[in-house]
Amino acid sequence: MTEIMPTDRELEALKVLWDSGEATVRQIAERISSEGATLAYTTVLSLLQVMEQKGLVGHRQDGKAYVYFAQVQRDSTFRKLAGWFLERVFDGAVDEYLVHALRASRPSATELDQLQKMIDEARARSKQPKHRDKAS
Amino acid sequence: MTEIMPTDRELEALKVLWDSGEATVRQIAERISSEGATLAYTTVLSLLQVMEQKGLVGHRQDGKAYVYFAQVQRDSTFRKLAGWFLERVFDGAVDEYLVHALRASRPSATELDQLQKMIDEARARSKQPKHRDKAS
DNA sequence: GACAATCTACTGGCTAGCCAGTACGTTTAG
DNA sequence: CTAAACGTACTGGCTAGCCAGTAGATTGTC
Repeated sequence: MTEIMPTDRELEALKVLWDSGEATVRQIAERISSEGATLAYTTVLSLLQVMEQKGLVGHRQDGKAYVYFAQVQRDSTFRKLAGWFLERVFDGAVDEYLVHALRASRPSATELDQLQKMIDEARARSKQPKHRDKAS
Repeated sequence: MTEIMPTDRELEALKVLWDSGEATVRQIAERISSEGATLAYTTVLSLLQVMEQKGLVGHRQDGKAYVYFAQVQRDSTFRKLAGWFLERVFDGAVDEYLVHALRASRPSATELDQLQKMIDEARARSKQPKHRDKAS
C-alpha cells in the first residue's frame, strides 16, 4: 500500500473520467478548461502520463489517439481523501470537522435531511459490524 | 483577501500555539518532534519565520529568545480549511463528504450523538439567518 | 576579557506539482 | 509523393514546501 493520493489537478481529471467512463486527452482538456483557465493540450497530456505512472489511470489506443480511463474507484478515492484530511487536520475528529464544514457551507434543509439519514445509517452499521467494504 | 492557507507542518505548529497560547521555538520543536520524527531546531525556526511572513504567527522578544504566538484563530482557520477541502474535493457537497468520512473513520455511538446535535443546531441556525460570523 | 552556550538570520539543497514547449511519429488531404 | 494536421514522448522551467546547516549576534560564566 503505497498511499497514492491524487493532487488537485489529478482529481479534476479523475472526475471527468468518472463521469464519462473514458475520454481522450482532448476531451479531458476541454472539460477541465471549461471550468476556469484554459490549459494547454500538452499540459493535460503530461498530467495524464504522470497519473498513469502512479496507477491512477490507464489508457487504450483508439485509432491514433489514446483513450484514458480511471483505474481507481471514485468511492475509495474519496474515502481515502476524506480520511486523510480528517487525520491530518482534525486529528480524526469527525464531529469537529462537521461543525466547521457546516458553518463554512451553510447547507439547505434538504441537505440536512440527507445528513440525518447518513448518521442513522452509520448508527445502524455500527450495530452490526458484519460486513467490510472491499477496498480497491 | 489573499487566501493564506497553512500547510501541514504549519498547522502542526499552530496547533501547539493554540494549545499553549505562546511558545518558544524550542518548545514548539519539542512538541512537534514528540509526535513523530524529530526535526532540527533550525528547521522549526525556519518554519516559524515563514509563517510570520505569511501573517500566521507573530512573536515578541523574551530575553534572548523569541516567543511566538498564533495570529490566526483556531476556529476560522479550521473553517477555512474545511471549506477549502469541501470545495476542492467534493465540489461543495457536505453530505457527500460526510458519507465518506463516516466510512473512513467509523465513529463511536457518542460521536454520532455529537453529530446529531450539530445537525440540529445547523437546522436551527438556518431558520434564523440573522447573524453572520466575522471572518478573520 | 575570554570562552562556551544559545539564539536568530540567511542560504541552499531537494522534491512534488504544475505548466508548456520542442521533437518526432503517424495519419490524411491534395 | 508531399505537406499539413494531429497525437504522443521527452525535457525543462518555475514555485512552494520542507529540511537543515553555517554564520553571526548575544548572553552568561569563570
